[in-house]
Formats: sequence, C-alpha cells, structure tokens
Amino acid sequence: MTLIQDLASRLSSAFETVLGESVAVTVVAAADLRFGDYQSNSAMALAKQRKTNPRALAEQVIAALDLGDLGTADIAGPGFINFKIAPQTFAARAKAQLADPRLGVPVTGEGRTVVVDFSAPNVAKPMHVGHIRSTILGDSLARIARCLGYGVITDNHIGDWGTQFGMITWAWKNCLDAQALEADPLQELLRLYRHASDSAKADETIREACRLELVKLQAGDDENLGIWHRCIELSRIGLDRIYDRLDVAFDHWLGESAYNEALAPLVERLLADGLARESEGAICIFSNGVPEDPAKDPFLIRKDGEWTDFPMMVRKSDGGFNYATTDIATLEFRRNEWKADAAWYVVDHRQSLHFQQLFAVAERIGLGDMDLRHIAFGTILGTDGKPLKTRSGDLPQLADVLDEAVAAAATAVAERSRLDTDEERAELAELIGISAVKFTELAHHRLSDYVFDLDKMLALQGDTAPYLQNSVVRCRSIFRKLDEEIDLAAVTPVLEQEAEIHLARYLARYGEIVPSILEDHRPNLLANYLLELARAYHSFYEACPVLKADTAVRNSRLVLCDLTAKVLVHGLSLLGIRCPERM
RNA sequence: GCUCCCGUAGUUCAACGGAUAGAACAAGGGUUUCCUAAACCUUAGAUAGAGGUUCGAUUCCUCUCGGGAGCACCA
Repeated sequence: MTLIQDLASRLSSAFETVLGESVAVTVVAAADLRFGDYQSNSAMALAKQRKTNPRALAEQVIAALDLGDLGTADIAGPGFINFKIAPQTFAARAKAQLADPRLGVPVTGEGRTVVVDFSAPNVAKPMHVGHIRSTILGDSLARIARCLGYGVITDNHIGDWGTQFGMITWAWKNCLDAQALEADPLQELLRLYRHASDSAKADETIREACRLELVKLQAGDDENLGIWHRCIELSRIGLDRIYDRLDVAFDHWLGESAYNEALAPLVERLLADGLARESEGAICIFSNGVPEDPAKDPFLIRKDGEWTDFPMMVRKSDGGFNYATTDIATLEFRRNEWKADAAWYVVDHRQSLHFQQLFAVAERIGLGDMDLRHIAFGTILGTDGKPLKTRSGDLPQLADVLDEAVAAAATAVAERSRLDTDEERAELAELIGISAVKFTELAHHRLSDYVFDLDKMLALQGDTAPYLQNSVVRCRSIFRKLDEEIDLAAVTPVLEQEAEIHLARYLARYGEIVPSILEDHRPNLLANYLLELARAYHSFYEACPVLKADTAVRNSRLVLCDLTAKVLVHGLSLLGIRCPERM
C-alpha cells in the first residue's frame, strides 16, 4: 500500500465517522513541502456539497482521524488538510521498499490485456527522425503497462501494403540499379521510392501506373509479390538494426499485409449489416446520428455553411482498400485472436480524426467495450520552427541521427570519463548517446511540439539521461569502496538530516508515480520524478558523507544509496534506458 | 470557412481546479587536500489579452490575438 492509499483510507474512515456515510476522498502529494508531505482538499469539496463550513468540517475530521504512527495532520487556509509524515515512517517505508522486488509499485493491470500499437514505419523507406516519437513513447508505455501487471502485446503494424508499394514496384520494374541494390539495399530502396514519388507527382500517367502495380500486388500477382517479399526482407535488416540499438522489441510484426485476406469479407459484412453503403463508386461508413451534436460527429464536417457527410471509406471506387479497412480488420483480429481488452495507438496527432472514426465504428460492430486510445503526440520541428516534412525526402535518417548522438557522446566521454579501455568508452558513448535521444523524447509532454536540436539533446548536463545515470554511478561507487559485507535488509534507517528525509520522501513516492503515468499515458511524469529523485540524491550525497560516518549512520545511509540506485535503475528501465556501472 | 491541438522566465520544459507557478540551459556569485564536479550551493527572471464560473483558475467556459494540424478515393 502506498502512503497515499494509506492516508486516503484513514481519512475516508474519519470522514465516515463525522458524516455518517462513506465518501470518496482524495489525497495528493503536496506541491509545496512547506505545507507538509501530502494534502487533501476533500473537506472543502464535501463541505461545499453539504453547504457547511469547510474549516469546521476539517477540524471534526482531524479529531476523528487515526494516523497511527504515520505522522500528523493539520488544517490550513480555507480547509486544506495537510499531512506531515514522520521521519521514522519514511525510514520504515524505505526498509520495506528495499525488500520488495517491485520497489513499492502496485499491481493495477492484472487480468487485462492491452495491445500497444506503435512505431509502425513504412517498409521500404528508412526510418527518419519523425519515427522517434512513436517508437520511444510506445516502447516506454508498453514497459510501464507490463510492470503494472497488464498482459501486454506489442505489435509493429508496419506499412507494408499501401500506396508506396505501388510506387516502389513501379520503380523496381523500370529503373532498378541491381549493383546499387547489392551494395546498399536500403539506400537503393529509398532512391526507388523517391524517384517514383517524384515522378508520380509530376506525371499523371506514372501515378496511374503505380496505382495499378498496387492493385496487382493486392490481387496476388506473382511477380509483384516476389518484388514485395524481397523489399520486406531487405527492409527488415535495416529496421532490426535500429530497433536493436534502441533496445526496442515487438511481440508481433503484423503489418497491413497480414490482413489482406480479411478485407473483402469485412466490407461485404459491413454492407450486409447496413453499416456501410456505396457512395460515388466507393464503399463508405456514414454518420448514424450519434452523437447528436454534429460538431462532435466524426462523420460530419462543416462545408459552405452546412454540415455535410465526411464518411470513412472502406473500399475505393477502384476496388482497392485503404488503411481504414485494414485498421478495422486489425482491431477485430486483436479482439478475437488476442482477446484484447484495450488497444493503444501511439500515432501522430494529425490522425486524430481517423481514430475518432475508427473508434466510432468499433462501437457499431460490437467492440464498444474495448478501451481504445489514440495516444497522440505532437510534431517534431526543424530548427526553423517548422514541422519536418515527410514528403520532401530530406529528413535526417534515424540511423544517422543516432550516429551523431553517439559521436557527440564519445567526445564527452573522451573528456571526462574515468573508464580505462577504449572498448569500455565506446560502449559508454553508445549508451549515453542513445539514452540522451530517448530521454529527450520521454521528458517532453507528448502533445507538445519540440524542436529537434541535436546540440540541446546532447548537452550532457542538467535535465538529461546522463544526469540520472551519473546518480546511479555515484551510488554504485560507494558500494565498490565498501570493504565489508553488510546485510542491508536488516538495517532500519534512522533519518535525521533534512537531505536524508527529503531523499526518503521521494523514494516513497515511486509506487505512487508509476501507476499515475497510465492515467493519461505520459511517461514524462516518470522522467520528471526521476530527475527530482536524482536531485535529492545528489544533494544528499554532498551533504551526508556515507563511508566516513559512524557505523549506524553509515548503514542507514547505505540503505538510502542502495534503494536510490534500485529505484533509478528500475524507473529508467521503464523508460527503456539502461545504466552503466561506471562512467 | 469548419473542427482539433498549442501560447508559462532570454531559451527548452513542468505544475489531478489548490496555497508564495517548479526545474534545466544560458547569465552573475561561490564550492574539490573529502564516497565519480556529467555534481552541489546561491542571485536575478514568466502564466499572450479581455471577460465569466468558483471559496480559489496556468488549468474549466466565451471572445480576441498568435502558432500548428486536419478536412473521402494518401497513410
């Protein structure tokens, strides 16, 4: 049980005693430590409902409140109830936390299966910087959900069946450079794609030719399927290399092509059930009048002063399917085959309208009980403040960006690392460079745009991954210098210095932070927490010598060091970031 | 035109409707015979504007201004 849960439960009993009925109460970590460690606004909220005086209610509640030896409570302002936790409570918590493999993180997702759909690059095009967000964010959310006990299925729903394959196939047939393909397959595929894309843009007949290649592929044409297989195979090599470096793995790679067989029957069924109908030669799903407010209806749009249909198209007039069809089929598969209770789509915010439609369709086809989330994120901007554009083709490739990050980290390592061998240093540079990129992503609010600025990303001080990693290294270093075996599990810390209490206070919050991330799918809350914890540790480290202290104090502080290292390592692992032993 | 997202220190970011808006970078001043200075301590600096709801608003509502995105055969 976390401190918040403990306090809330005791407070709830006190309210029940006073009011004669059970009521919901809230307790949150105090924003300002001068007021205590935790606070509750419930007296104000409940007094308002009952039209009584909030301070008077709070006083009655505090009189009825049994905090045991947790700490003390008092009233402030218009009726805040502030809790001050006793140092020995924090000490006992630290001891218990150290003995707990979960470090105090509760299990909140047991029995629930969630599919996390993220990364999903288009095959045959190298990943570019724009793919960082979905990949890193999705991986972290999957790790966090797994930690909380959810059954997690990660699925890389790659774009391996869409329009770009028509283009690539056309270019493959018309201007493949076999030697270049041999030498550097990924670059040749990219060249083919760019060539076709540019040509199609400029020339109507080429656009049509590409479209026909796609139709042939989707109809099962042998030659086109052969080319397709070859492209997938080659692309996988490049993708795997990047996922390896990023330490990202998927349970499944069920791309759009995996659902090809399901699409035609799906559309027939939608037609038969009256959920879709023909329009201008295409098959579409229209508004069914729910919700009543047309502005909230994803199938309506305002045009020339009136609300007009904005249907979801499931079959094009040429008979081809588009990704709306695939997404519906994919969702059904995830429910039927994987028994998923939830699906989280970690996808660019620009697709929010599409997901509103998809989720509305899910309701209509009987999947309304699924918890479907579009976990949207903002745009990565260039240093000019404008979005990096996908179509232009001149986006920095992800692999190059990672190389640059590692190179910059290598410079820093060369200047300040205490590691001896070149091998260790190279390994550290790789770790720090990748960590810096990941942490930059995860420390931001997912909906905000951010400027992709390598220099800032790699400023290896302040609010960065190396700052956190360095805290762990400092913890570990102490234990390397310790020349005796101590059974820390037997030690009950005694907290006297403010820096010790402050550190213990933050350690106790870990179990409260991790579940809260999934309330709005925001790993940046964890990133912020870890920075605060690391700051508390660094301050403690400066103020409280460990190894030179008397035995009892030393052992007490060793518990804090060990627990800090464990929480930081665990928290960083939920962000997909590893820690070095030394740096 | 309509819909959605976003406007917080010079810069990059925080803040379930809570109290005196919190960090980092940059700027100024300090700290190392002492466990890793990728650190610590310290000074200065911000809610775009106007209304409204509320005991209480950066947060919710309305409008204005500014930035971005989306608007059926692309994904």
